[in-house]
Amino acid sequence: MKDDSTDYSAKAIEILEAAEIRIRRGGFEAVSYRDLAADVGIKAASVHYHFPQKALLGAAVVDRYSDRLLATLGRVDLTQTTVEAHLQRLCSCYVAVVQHDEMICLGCMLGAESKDLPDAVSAAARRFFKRLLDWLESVLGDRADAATLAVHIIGTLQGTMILAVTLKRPELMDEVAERLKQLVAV
Amino acid sequence: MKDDSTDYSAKAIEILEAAEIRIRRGGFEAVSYRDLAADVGIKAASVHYHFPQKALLGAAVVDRYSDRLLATLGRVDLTQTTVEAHLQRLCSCYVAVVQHDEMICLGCMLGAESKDLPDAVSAAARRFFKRLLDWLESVLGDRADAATLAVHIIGTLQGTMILAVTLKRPELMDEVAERLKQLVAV
DNA sequence: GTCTATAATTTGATAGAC
DNA sequence: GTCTATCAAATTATAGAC
Repeated sequence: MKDDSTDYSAKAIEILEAAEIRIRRGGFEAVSYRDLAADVGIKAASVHYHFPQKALLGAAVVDRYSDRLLATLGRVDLTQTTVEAHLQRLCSCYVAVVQHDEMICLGCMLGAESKDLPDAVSAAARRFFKRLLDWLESVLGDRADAATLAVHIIGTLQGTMILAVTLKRPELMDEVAERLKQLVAV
Repeated sequence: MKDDSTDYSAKAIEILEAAEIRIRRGGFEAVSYRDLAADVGIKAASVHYHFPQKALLGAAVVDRYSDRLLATLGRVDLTQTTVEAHLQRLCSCYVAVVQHDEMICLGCMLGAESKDLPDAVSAAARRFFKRLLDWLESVLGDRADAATLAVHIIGTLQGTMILAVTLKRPELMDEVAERLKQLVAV
C-alpha cells in the first residue's frame, strides 16, 4: 500500500544503497558496475539485470534519496509545529548527514557534476532540489522573502557540508546550523 | 620576478587551463588525457610530457586557481577599504563565476569529490579553502564570530553556486549575495 | 616537444548457459 | 537471477623514433 509505484527486489535495493554511498563519496563517474557487484556479492553482469543502464540506476538512486529525505522532513503543518521546529528538523538532517555518514548530500554531489551528467540523472538532481526548496518555501510561507531565504538556507547547508568534509571539521555543520536558526528568528 | 617558483611553458599553461574547465564541468574523474590533448591540439602522450601524472596535474590546476582567486581578492587592508567593500569583492568573484563561466568553483567541485581524490589533489583542495577562509577571517577580524561567519559566507556562496547551475537559475547568486551583505551589516 | 606504438587495466554493456 | 564469456571502447602511462 505504498504510494510510489516503484517496487524493487531486495537485491535491487541493496544495489541502490551501494550506489548511493559510492556516488556520494566520489561522484557518478567514479561508480562502476564491477564495484557495485562486489558490494552486494554478485557479478557485474547480474547488476545489469536489475539496472540495464547506468543512467537509469543513477536516476533511481536520486529519486529514492529524495523520497527518503522528504519523508524524514515530514509534511509542512504550521498549525501543529512552529517554523523554527521545521527548520530544526531540516538542519538536524544535514548535521547528521555529515557527522554520522561523513559524506555530503547526494544532491550536492550530483548538482556539482550536473553539467556532465546523463540527462536522466541531472534531471533527477534538479527534481531533488526543487522538492527540497518547495518544502522549505512552504515552511517560510508567510514571509515576503521566502523564496530567496529558502535558497540561502539550502545553499548554506550544501556548501557548508563541502567545507566540513574537505577540511575534516564536521563541527562546522553544527556551528553554521545555529547561525541559520538565528537568521530565521530575525 | 614572480613570487611563486612555478613557471610553466606556454603549452603547459594551455593544458592547465583546459584541465580547469573540464574539472569544473564534470569533476576530476571525468577528465582524460585524451580530451585535454584534443583541447590543446597535441596527442595524449605529449600531455604526459608536461604533466607525467594526473594527480600532479590536478594539484597544479588547483594551486594555480588558488593563486588567481586570492590575487583577485587582493590583500586585506582595512585602513584603505571597508569590510563591506572587501565582501563585495568576494561576492562579485563568485557571481561572475556562475553568470559568466556558467560553471561552479573549482574548489567546490573538488571539495565535493575530496573523499575519493588522489591525496595530492584533495590536499590542494583543502589548501584552497584554508586560504579563502583565512582571507575572509582577516577581513572580519574585529568580530567575535569571525571564524564561524567566514564559514557561513563561503559555504553559502559555494552551495548557492550548485543550486544556480543545477536549476539553471544564475540570478540566484545575485539574490543570495545581496543577503550576505546584509548579514555582515548587522 | 611531439609523435607512433603499445602495454595493462577498466569501463558499460550483451549473449547465452544454467 | 546469476553466471561465464566476450566485446568494443576508453583509461593512465611508458618506450623509443624524430
